[in-house]
Amino acid sequence: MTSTTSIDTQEQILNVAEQLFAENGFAGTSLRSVIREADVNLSAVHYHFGSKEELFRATIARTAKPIVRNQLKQLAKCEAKNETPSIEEVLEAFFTPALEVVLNSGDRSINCARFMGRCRVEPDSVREIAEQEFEDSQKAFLDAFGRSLPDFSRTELTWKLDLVIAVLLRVLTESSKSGSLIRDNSPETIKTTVSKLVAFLAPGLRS
Amino acid sequence: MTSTTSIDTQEQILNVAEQLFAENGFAGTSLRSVIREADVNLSAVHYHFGSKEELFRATIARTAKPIVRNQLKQLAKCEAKNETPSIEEVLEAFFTPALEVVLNSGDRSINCARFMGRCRVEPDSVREIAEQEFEDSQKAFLDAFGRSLPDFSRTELTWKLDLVIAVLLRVLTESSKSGSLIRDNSPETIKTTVSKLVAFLAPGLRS
DNA sequence: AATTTATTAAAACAAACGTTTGAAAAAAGA
DNA sequence: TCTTTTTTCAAACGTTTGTTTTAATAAATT
Repeated sequence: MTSTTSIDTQEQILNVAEQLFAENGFAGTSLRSVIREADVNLSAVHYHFGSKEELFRATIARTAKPIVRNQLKQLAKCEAKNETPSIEEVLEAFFTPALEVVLNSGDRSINCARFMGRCRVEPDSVREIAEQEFEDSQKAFLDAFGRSLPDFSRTELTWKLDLVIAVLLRVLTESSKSGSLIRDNSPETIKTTVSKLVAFLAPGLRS
Repeated sequence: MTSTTSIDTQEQILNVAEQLFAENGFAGTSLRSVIREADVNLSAVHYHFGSKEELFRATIARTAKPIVRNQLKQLAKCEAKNETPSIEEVLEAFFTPALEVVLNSGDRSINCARFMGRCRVEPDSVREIAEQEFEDSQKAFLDAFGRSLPDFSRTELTWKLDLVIAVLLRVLTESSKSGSLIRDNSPETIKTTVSKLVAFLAPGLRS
C-alpha cells in the first residue's frame, strides 16, 4: 500500500508547504517553490493531494486535529471534576493543548505556529478551510465561557473569545523572537506560559 | 501642477489597492485586479507610484501617518498633565487615535482596518515596509509602558505591548462583523470601546 | 518471472503576472 | 496659438503560475 518513500514524499511536501504558507501565505506560495525545496517532482503534489487548495487543507489539518482533540478532552475532564469550572480552568484547557502540540513539534514548531496565525488572515475562501478544522473547539469553548461567565451576553463572550484566540496566536507566532513570552519548549515553560496568559486575560474576561 | 483628474486617479488606485491588499494580501493582489476595479490604465500605477511595492508603501502610509501623529500628540499631552501617567491613560492615548482615524474614514473604514491587520502578517520583506511607518509610535509607547509599570523588565513589557497591539488590530479588523466590540462609528462608541479595551487589558498588564 | 499497481519524471498548456515602451491625448504655461 | 509638460492608453516583453498529459520507473502481487 503506502510505501515508505511515498510517505516521505507526502511528509516532505507537507513540511515545506507549512513553512512557505506560513511565511508567504497561500497566494504568495507557488507549488514550484514547494517542490523545489522539498526536492520532489511537480506532479507529486497533484498526485498525493490533488490541488494546491487540498494541500493547504492537509497542512492545517495535520496540526489542528490533535489540538482540537486535546482541547475538547481537557475541557471535558475539567467539567467532569467541577460542574461549572472557573474561567481560569477553561482558559487553561484552551491554551495548554495548543502550546503543547505546537511546541512539541520539533523543528516544525515555529512554522506550525506561524502557519496557524496566518490562516486567520487569509482571504475568506482560504480561511474557511482552516476555520472548519477548529470550529468544534471554538463552539465548545464559547459554551464553556457562557457557563463560567453567566453574566455576559453571547455577543460579549464572542468577541472576548475571539480576542483570547488572537492573543494565543500572537504568542505562538512570536514564540521564537527575542523578548517573547515563551523562552523554550520544556514542560515547565508551557505551564508558566499558560499561567501568565491566564493571568493576563482572566481579569479582563470578568470585567 | 497636480491636476484634478490625476489626484482622482491616485486616490482611486489607493482606495482599491487598500481594499484588495486587505482582502488578499500583497502577493494575492495583482496590479491588474487593482486597475480593473479602479477603472484606470495599467500604466497609471507605475506612472504615479513606480512599482507594486511603492504602491503598498503609499497605501499604508496614508493611514499610518495620522494615527502615529495623534498617538504621539495625545501621549505627550497626558504626560504633560501628569509626569507618570497611569497605564490606563497610556492605553487610552494608544487606542483612541487608532480608532478615530479608522472609524472616521467613511467607506474606507473596514478596508483600512483589515489592511493594517494584514500588514502585520505579511512576509518579512513586505511587513518591514509597514513597520517603518509605526516604529516611532511603538518606541514611544514602550517607553511610556516602562514609566507607568516600572516593576517589569523590558522584555516583559515588549511582549505585553505586542499583545496590546494584537488585540487592538483584532478589534479593528472584526469591527464590521456581528458580535463585534464596535457597534457604530459615533464618538461615544469610540469612547466606550476604548474604555472596554482598557478595562480588558489594564489588569493583565499589571499582573 | 510476469503482471498489475503505485509512484516519479519531463514536457507542455493556457492564463496571469509585473514591468517597459512609444505614441496619443489632455492640461498648463508662454 | 504654439510649445511644453503631464497624464493616459494600448500593445508587447519575458516570467511564472496551476494544472494536465504522457511516458518511464519502482514496488507489490500473483
